[in-house]
Order: sequence, then structure tokens, then C-alpha cells
Amino acid sequence: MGRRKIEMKMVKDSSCRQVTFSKRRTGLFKKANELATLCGAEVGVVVFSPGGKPFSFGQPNIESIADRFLNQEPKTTTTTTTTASSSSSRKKNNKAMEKLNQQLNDRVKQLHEEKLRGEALDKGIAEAKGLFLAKKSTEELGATELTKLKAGLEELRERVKERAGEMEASSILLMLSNNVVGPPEKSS
Amino acid sequence: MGRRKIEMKMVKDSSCRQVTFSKRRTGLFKKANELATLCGAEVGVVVFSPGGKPFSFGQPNIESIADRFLNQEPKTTTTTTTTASSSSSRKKNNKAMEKLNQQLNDRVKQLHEEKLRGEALDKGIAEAKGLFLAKKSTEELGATELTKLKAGLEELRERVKERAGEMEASSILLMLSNNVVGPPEKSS
DNA sequence: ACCTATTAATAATA
DNA sequence: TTATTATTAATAGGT
Repeated sequence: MGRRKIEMKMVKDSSCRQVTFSKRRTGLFKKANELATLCGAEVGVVVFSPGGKPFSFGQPNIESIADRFLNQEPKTTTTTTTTASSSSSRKKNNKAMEKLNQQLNDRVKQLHEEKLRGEALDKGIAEAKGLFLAKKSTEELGATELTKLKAGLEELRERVKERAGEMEASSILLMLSNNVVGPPEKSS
Repeated sequence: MGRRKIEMKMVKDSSCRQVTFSKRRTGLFKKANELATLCGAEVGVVVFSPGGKPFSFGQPNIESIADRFLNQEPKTTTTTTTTASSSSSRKKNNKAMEKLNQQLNDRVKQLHEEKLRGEALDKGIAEAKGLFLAKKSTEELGATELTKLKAGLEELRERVKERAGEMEASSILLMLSNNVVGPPEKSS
């Protein structure tokens, strides 16, 4: 679908391959999303780049949720009286404010950590299913294989958990802690 | 990409939706295959039709993935001697087999539960991000708003956790426990 | 990243 | 479900 028809073989040039990977990964996720939307189907996609980096798609809906919260209710019952004085993005004057920031920060960190675990196990489930399907095609598995399968699941669980640390989730936490909670100091 | 451009909304007509699902599922798998071939990437796709039927795609073929696990190490330390005698899909003779099944079942359940929590929190993070972005556009938030935001996060965390139970993950677990572990009885 | 000439996917139809 | 084909959508190569 481009300027030329290409052979369905591994793209030789590494640089080119990286570009193709990015473009097609995006396209694949888009297709997955369309399938989910048009047919009300549940779709999950997992892709490991040639470099080993993991990417995945599920089915979100962020904006609508933000709206729902922002337009929640004008009557705030307000516990404070500050109501903000307006200025630039960063502001944290009184103690109350700091306390709230701290609380929010803690909660975000907690959410973050649990998310990492969640994603790791998510992949584990996906692989487990793959194993199952493969097994099914064989139609017969002995105790020996079952033992190995179990061991595989266990190892997978650990291996996958390790990699969780380098997942994109961290960027969100970073963003949140640096902006919402306010940087303790103006580093960099 | 058809005779007409279609809206990205759930296709109303059930029959039409089924056709669209089939075509697009095929297309999605083809794309996944191309991505894997062209870039040497590992790709896994799982789709549940609106009717709940599972479809999946994995690399050239799912067996290769299973092989990686099954051929992990020939020295299985094997506790059993049965090594499977071959027959139909269901088989669970000796105690050893049952024990292994039980272990696998436990592990799968554990993975499943952690996955549910993971997905729930996943949504939480997504929502938090949405809130953050929304807030950023406002460029200023007082202590009052912060309080609401925090409360929202907290409530969200609970609410989302509730729904976790009805997530598609359950279908996978169900499938696994019904087939790999072996159904206690032939219900249905 | 952004363009756009081309190819590939697919909506409507049979 | 399969085949056809008019159109739209994805993307390869280039900037």
C-alpha cells in the first residue's frame, strides 16, 4: 500500500525495519480498536519489537472519563477557603495544600506499583493462553509435559515481572509526580 | 475502505456486524502476521467475538511458542512415569497427574486474580492521567479541586475494582481451568 | 515528522 | 460463507 509493493520478507535495512515496525504497529492497533468498536468485540494485542520492547493494546477511553470528573458537581462542599488565587502552573502555599499533595502523591505511587504488577501478570496470562492453545492442537499432553508447562508458567511469571520496571507506566507516574504534586526543587 | 465510508460506531444490524467481524478479524490477523514477518517481531492477538467465541493469532504459528516452553529442558526431574499414553483430550489417571493439575490450577487462579487487580488499576492509572491532562488545560487548581481530585481517585479505585470481576480475563481462566486442568464433571 | 503515489483492505452487493 | 468490485484506508519511499 505504498509507493511500491514490497516482498513479505524480513526488511533488511535495520533502520528501515524500525520505521516499518512503528508504522505497522500503529496500524495494527488501530485496526484492533476498530474491530472492537464496530463489533463490540474484546481485543487484545501484544507485540514485542525486534529489540525486545513490549507494546500492547486493550481498549481504553480516557477523555470521556476526564469529562465526567470535571463536570461532576459544582457544589464542592469545600473544606478549605483558599480556593486558589491563580497564577502559573506551580503553586503550593499553605500547609493544607502540601498535605493534599502528599496524599495524592502517595496514592499515585500506590496505583503505579500495582499497575506494574498488573501489566506483568497480564502478559503472563496471554502467554499462558498461547500455551494452552498450542497444547490443544496437540490434543494430548502427558504428565511430563504438564510439569514442564507449569514450570514454564512459573518462570515466565518471574521473568515478566522483572521487565515490568521498564514499562511505559513509569512515564505516567513521572509526569504526575512532577506536575500535579509539584517538584520539591527546580532540578534541570 | 469499502463502497462507502462507515461511522466508527457499533454496527447496528446483527447480521452485518457478524460479517464485519469475520472480515476484519481476518484482516487484523493478516496485519499481525505481516508485522511479524517484515520486522521479525513477536505478535500475539486474542479476539473474543460479540458472541463470546475466542480467536487468536500467534507468530508463524502458536506451536513454536509452545515448543519454546515444552522443549525448555529435557531433564524434567519428572515425578511421574506415565508420560501419557495418548487418547482423547481428557485424561487424568494417577494421583501424580491430579496433583500436577491441582498445582497448575492454583497457579492459574493466582495469575488470574492478580491480573484482575492489574487491569483494574490499569484503568485507574489511565483515568488519573485523563484527570491530569484535563487539569493541565485549566492550568490552575485550588486546594478544593485537589481535594475533589483525590477523592475521585479514591472512589475510582474502588469502583473500578468492582468491575474487574466481569472482565474478559475470566473467560480465559474459565477456558484454562475447564480444559487444561480437566473438568471434574461433564456438565452442559 | 510529514507527504502522496500506490497498494491493500473492505462495505456493499450478489 | 465466498466472490466481485467500487471506494476508502494504510503505508513505502521520499522530503
